[in-house]
Amino acid sequence: MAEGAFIRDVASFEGREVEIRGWVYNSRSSGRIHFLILRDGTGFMQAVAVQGQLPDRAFQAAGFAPQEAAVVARGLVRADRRAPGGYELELRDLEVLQGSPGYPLTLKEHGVEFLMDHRHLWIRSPRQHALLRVRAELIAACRDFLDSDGFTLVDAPILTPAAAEGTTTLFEIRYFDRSAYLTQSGQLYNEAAAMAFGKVYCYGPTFRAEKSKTRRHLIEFWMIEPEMAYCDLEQCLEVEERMVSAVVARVVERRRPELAVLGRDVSKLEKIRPPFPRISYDEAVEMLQRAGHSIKWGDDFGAPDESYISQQFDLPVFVLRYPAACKAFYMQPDPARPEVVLGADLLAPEGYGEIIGGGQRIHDLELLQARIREHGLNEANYGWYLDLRRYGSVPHSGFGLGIERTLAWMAGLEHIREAIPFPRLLHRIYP
RNA sequence: UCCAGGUUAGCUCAAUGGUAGAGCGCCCGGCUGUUAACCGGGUGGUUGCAGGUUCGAGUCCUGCACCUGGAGCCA
Repeated sequence: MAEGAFIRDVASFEGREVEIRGWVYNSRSSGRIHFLILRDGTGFMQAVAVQGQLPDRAFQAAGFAPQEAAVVARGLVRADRRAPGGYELELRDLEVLQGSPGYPLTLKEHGVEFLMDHRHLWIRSPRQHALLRVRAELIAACRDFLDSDGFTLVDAPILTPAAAEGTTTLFEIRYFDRSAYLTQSGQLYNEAAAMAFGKVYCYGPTFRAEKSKTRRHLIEFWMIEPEMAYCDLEQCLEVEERMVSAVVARVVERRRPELAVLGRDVSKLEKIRPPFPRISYDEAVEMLQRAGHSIKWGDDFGAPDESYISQQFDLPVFVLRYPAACKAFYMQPDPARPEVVLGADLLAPEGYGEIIGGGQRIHDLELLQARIREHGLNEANYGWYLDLRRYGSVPHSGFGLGIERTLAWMAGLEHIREAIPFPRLLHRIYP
């Protein structure tokens, strides 16, 4: 009786007979010898069917099994340097559970639209498989870092009664007999949680109904958002650079084979260590003006501006103290220069741009009320939020890290649409 | 919403205004070590849609739809 095994572990089964339950990734045949590349979710492995070494029924099946047929393969694990991966399965039996000819994704090139229409099948391919494994590692690394650093996970709601920030376009939905909105950030709820637990984070999807059509925008994307009570901007930045460095190091350590499949130059990631360089918004504007960008003090950065700044550094770079007018209403003004806020964006290197936005929040009740009015927001919607400034308000800070943008940088992607299993884009909500 | 490029076989792409093709897929056959296997044969088209110019349009013109890239907006 053959033992069940995963392809990931076959090296430890050398010389033994195992059963692999998976799918046919590709097959070749020379008549009396068939080669099947099997995949089982943990890896890819060549299986060889030699006439006479397995029942005729199974040998025939090996010759006819179409691409992506579900198969249960039993055989002897052998080291063989002719096999991709170094080990192969010498088949003793093969059962085809189900399959159909004409699998849409051949091993040749396909266009973006065709691949996106078949995203449900595309995620089976080696590159997408490697990428989504890196994504899983990235998320686990973020959570493990925070969990072991004294943070408590306190999830924020996805259905919200009003705009969190008032700046971006929200998806409006029916909530029984009234309107509600899909969350654009868990931050406001995080602030409540921080006053209850000290150091908290939330992890979940966020939704922006903006008609952005670029390689760095998704309509639905995932953010991890830490928030800390008794924390100023400086302390917040320190957490950010420690977290990003730890996460990069862990992905490089544990997902090196996947990064190799993706063709990522890992040496660039191995340089990511704190401290990260810091420039002020003022300096960034000067830098851009020297490079010929048409930007003046007070403007927010456009995509080419952000990209240029990030290309000037080998490490992620903090841009600090933006004009208050560019940022959300809750950002704490710099006491020394009230026209700028104690906030910072973190721009990933190699032109990838913003992966984190964050900073210190307003903790003074009257100032916050004034800002809500200045931004044309309805104070009635923020009653609970203002309560946080009435009952034990303290300086606090936090940030949000965009998972897909961070993954796009770490994996060296051309477009963010590959960084999430089923992307929602301006003109795409299928599959 | 704006700008640019594109739309030809299931897929990826060719085709001076003059007979619509290739590779892959799929089907049939061959091959006992293949590496996106290979070899032979077969299958496959309202050239995005609607008009127009022309003896003749995949090719030129107009409109529309859709795709891709970028901008703006934003993380």
